Amino acid sequence: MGASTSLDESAPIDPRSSLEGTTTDPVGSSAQRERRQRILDATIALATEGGFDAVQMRAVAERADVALGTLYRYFPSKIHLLVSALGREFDRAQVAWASRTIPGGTPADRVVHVLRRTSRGLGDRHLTEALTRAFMFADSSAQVEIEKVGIALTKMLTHAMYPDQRDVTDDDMTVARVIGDVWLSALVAWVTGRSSDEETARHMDRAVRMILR
Amino acid sequence: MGASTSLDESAPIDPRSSLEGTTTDPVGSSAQRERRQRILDATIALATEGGFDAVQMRAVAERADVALGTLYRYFPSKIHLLVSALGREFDRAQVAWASRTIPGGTPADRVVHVLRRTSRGLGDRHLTEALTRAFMFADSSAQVEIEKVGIALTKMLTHAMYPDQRDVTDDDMTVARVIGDVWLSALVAWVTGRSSDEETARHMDRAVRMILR
DNA sequence: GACAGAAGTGAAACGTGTTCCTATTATGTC
DNA sequence: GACATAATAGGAACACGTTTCACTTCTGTC
Repeated sequence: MGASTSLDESAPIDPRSSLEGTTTDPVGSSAQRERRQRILDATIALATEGGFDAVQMRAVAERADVALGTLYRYFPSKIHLLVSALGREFDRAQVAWASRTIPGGTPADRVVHVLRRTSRGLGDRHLTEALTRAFMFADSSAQVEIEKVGIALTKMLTHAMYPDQRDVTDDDMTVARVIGDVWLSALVAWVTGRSSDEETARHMDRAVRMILR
Repeated sequence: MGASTSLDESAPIDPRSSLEGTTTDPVGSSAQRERRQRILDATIALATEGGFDAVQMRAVAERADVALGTLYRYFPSKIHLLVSALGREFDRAQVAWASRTIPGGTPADRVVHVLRRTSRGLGDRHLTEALTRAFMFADSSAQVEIEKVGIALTKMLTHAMYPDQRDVTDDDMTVARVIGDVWLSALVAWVTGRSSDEETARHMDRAVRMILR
């Protein structure tokens, strides 16, 4: 009944895909790539409309026009699905930033700018809520997808800190990760309604300027 | 069918309880207080044994020797239940630290010490996983319980930074919150198996010394 | 002690994530 | 083009959080 190869757990799609090319993964038949994109599109659409709870597996399958079993073949759980969607969005954002000059005279200014834009780019609160919750809830079975998100985020942050392609030191990585940590916590507080827009923005601003002082 | 007063959403037990006295809340009959403690004990026990997934509402009810409906009367959801349990643990920890001299010659040393001990004090990975996940997943309906956790954590951290009862400035609060943010993210990475014990400890150590530099 | 209302019990039922199974359709090989 | 194999469809079934409800037990008041 089950599949035969060792890649079963990560769907028939090669996990390394979107770290290299975002839209044209050389993996699977073209029908499979399209199906995968349709599923992710449906996920983002449902998440945007109603957040985490609205991303119901049956609804995703129906909107993507695949059977429920097929959905589970591509993404072994709702968490994998949402984290993969988050990964695709981050990937796109990171690629977009890489080829752009980030405004701001100091690393802190630029980092704050990128974080604000990325928050906004994630869409409304619903979408952010769905993706953030999935990320925080994911266990090690979604490690590959999680790491992709982390790598994209770190790239964005280090690029914002030092736009010239200077070597990234160990310390820089720690800084980037700490900022990412604070940002995630702030997002969680925001999407769960514990912190207002203003409070969140102010906290991030302070935190970044403190860390990058 | 529902209750009549405005306190319905937070169970028949007064929410302000454990911010003042941890074990002898002057709220509800003694039978109610005992039931509440039994429920929280059962929650901690199950979480310790098998983590978030093992804390099943039917299992908690059975072990605490209450009906499922009663459990839901005390805690309106699994998230409330776990966050309340986390709050009780943090409350106890914070009270314990308050009356103790924290070893370490610098604020960073003392903060690192407190965080390590608290992580360990949370028990094994299973318990930490259950409580951390609940905390990250909680929405604003559990705001009261969440704030209790945040206050206890902030108290612990500011006390570790400045053991002498000096005034806590706005900056100090930001520092404490940033450290708390990083700690939570690190815990999430740890309990989800994305980061080893050593990596987690090292990251926290670096982050704290960077923030408190 | 009788009574009213609150609290607790026990069990059924519902929703959604997840699994499983059989029939059908694509895909690639000869 | 026929066949072997994998992929998909379609749908039933299961697990656990949550709700609901009729009934019983407790608690405080007269």
